[in-house]
Amino acid sequence: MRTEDHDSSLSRSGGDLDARKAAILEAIVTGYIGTAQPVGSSHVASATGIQVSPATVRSEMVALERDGYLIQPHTSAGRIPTDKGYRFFVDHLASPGRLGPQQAKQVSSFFTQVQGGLEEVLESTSSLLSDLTSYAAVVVGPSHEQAPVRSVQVVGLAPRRGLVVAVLADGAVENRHVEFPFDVDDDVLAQATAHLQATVSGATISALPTVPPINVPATDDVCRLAAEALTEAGKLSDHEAVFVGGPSRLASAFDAIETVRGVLSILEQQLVVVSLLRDVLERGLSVAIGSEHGYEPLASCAVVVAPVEVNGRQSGAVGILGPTRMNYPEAMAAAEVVGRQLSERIGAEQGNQELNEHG
Amino acid sequence: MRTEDHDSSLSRSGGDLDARKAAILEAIVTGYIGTAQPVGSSHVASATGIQVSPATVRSEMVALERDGYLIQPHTSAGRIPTDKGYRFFVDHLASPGRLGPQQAKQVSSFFTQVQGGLEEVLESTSSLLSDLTSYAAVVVGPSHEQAPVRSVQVVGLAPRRGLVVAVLADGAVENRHVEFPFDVDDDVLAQATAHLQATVSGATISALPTVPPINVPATDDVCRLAAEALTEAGKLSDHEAVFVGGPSRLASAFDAIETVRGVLSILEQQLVVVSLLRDVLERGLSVAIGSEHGYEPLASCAVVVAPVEVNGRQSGAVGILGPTRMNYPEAMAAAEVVGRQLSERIGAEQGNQELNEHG
DNA sequence: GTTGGCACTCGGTAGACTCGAGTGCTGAGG
DNA sequence: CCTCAGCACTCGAGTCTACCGAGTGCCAAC
Repeated sequence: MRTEDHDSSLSRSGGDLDARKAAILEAIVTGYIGTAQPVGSSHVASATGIQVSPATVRSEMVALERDGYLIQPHTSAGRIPTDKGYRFFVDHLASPGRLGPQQAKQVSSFFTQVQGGLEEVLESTSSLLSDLTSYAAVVVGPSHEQAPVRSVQVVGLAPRRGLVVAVLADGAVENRHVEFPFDVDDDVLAQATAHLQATVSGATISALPTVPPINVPATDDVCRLAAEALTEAGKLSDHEAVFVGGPSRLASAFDAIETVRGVLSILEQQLVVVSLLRDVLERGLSVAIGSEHGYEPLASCAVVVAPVEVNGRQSGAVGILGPTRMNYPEAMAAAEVVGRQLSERIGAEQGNQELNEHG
Repeated sequence: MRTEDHDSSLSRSGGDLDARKAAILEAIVTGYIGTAQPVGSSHVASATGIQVSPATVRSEMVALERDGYLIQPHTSAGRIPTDKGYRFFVDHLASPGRLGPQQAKQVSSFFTQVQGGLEEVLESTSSLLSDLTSYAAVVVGPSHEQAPVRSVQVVGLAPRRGLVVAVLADGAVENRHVEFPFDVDDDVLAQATAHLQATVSGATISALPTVPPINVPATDDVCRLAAEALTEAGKLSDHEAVFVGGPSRLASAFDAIETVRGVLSILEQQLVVVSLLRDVLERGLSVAIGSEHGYEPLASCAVVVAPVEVNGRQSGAVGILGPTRMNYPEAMAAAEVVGRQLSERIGAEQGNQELNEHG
């Protein structure tokens, strides 16, 4: 109680800690990350480089606790870091973090070997990231809102049923069923396809131009219906593809089964996951710890995020979701490397043709 | 020990139990499903319709235990059903099981409202099934191996890069990137598209005919590459689409966190899930309990499966995965209804055009 | 075959106790 | 003023004991 009364601003110098306090905090964070046990003063005294006695460490620890970097689970236990403590660690203490040689090899061999469409790549990337870190991983694919339409085709499936297929410049394929109010033969479909193709090519799927009639009733109807279907598909596709890898690893990360339950159920809501990552990135962060992101069920989780950028434009993200006591340097390194490699990979598929597109 | 020595065939009449034993077993199964607590003789005596004393129930219970329907977690606890006990319950005791009016309404309103492509429908169906039952749900989509190709198109994305898009008669769209060793212009693409279309239409994607050359070098090369890519895509697509709904619900179903972990990690392996459902269906079962399916990590799970059939041909499945002490009647009813509705839904999209296809 | 009576078993809970890790404080020494 | 050894203290975790009660198996009587 007594300690709570003091405002933490008393002994802070703008959020920075002196070297020894920082070293102590670092020892506590790394110790707690490693053992999941509260860290005591004697352990800190022996683990940190500074040669001081446990008693001195203790007096520093009360200061760190007063300033909100540490808490004691109960009197006479060691300290564990608060979210603020982790934050300081991530911002000022964590060494840049490199992948181990084995992990680096795993990443590079993955990206040289992976094949298949965009979806497959994203999906297996999420598994890769989860394998690398032993935490759950999230990969959000690029939104197709901005990609211009490259080709449109209306395929007949039944006399009164068709499928509109649009290929976007980023290689994505959108498709949607259409129901015709009358029988449509192949000639009409071909004509409609040609007309649509001419009109719509180059526009983005979220802002399609209206298709001018060519005064052939059947064809015009088909074109109208197909355009409507495409618009519809475009609306749906602004919800980006989300892939979650290794959620089962979260089961081992927490001991309270209710926590696991809550976190998993968040991960099932793809929209929430997307906006979580987006929020974090928009705030210019690469890590969000505990309460920093606004999702209460994830209060005991930390998220490490890295953007996926194609042609300098952000178009997706990779993320790692683990307990707040996660291995931040490793996770940040993994997210950064995988995010970059994935950017290159997607860029290789799209980048060049974008230049041609407008050339 | 003593009881183990007897072969259970001693007092069985072909696996059937007399009416009273059956009633007792039923009371124990339903009791255990409801409370997760071992069920004692007095509870059975009061819960079952038969008017007998707990002592009589007890003597019946030792017989049931000797025959392998029940076990005692420890001396002087109540009994809980074995897998065999659940099996008998499912086969002979469970009343057919109807959905509650509210659930039935939920299902029908879902199927009238759901829209979007096949994938979206399957995905949200898995959520529906999970919501209905409070267990995890699995939906396996139809394989496209048998669907004939309806349309093929080669779209250029970059001078040396293209996308082969094939529309199958069941409305599925397969696509794959192709890399050309030389620049390809639109005329070549159009010619290749036309030639491919003529050759490949009507064949199944898993057994494409070879494309005869037309003696235009560039076009032939493009055709060959595109056909290869399609074959590749066909190989990949025999792994059907799998959607898992509500895995987080499993966290509440078991108390051992290790069990949760194991089950979740099985659910992440889509291939395993598919073959699990397939195995169960192939053995003509709708329920697999505990050790009946061969997957040890799922030993404490039961699976309820219902087929998805289009035109009388099985083309997918829905499943419910819960603890062995799950509510079988409800789960079976839910799986059955959802499976049937999903069949109709998919059939409505495909059935008619199949007739036209070969007509 | 059924049943009430009865001794018995054993898991679960609660209390008492110990152990030890870790603390906060104090006073001496730099 | 900082450091640190010494020390009393706190409190969680583990162990042991006793006890309760649900539930059993057995048996003698109906």
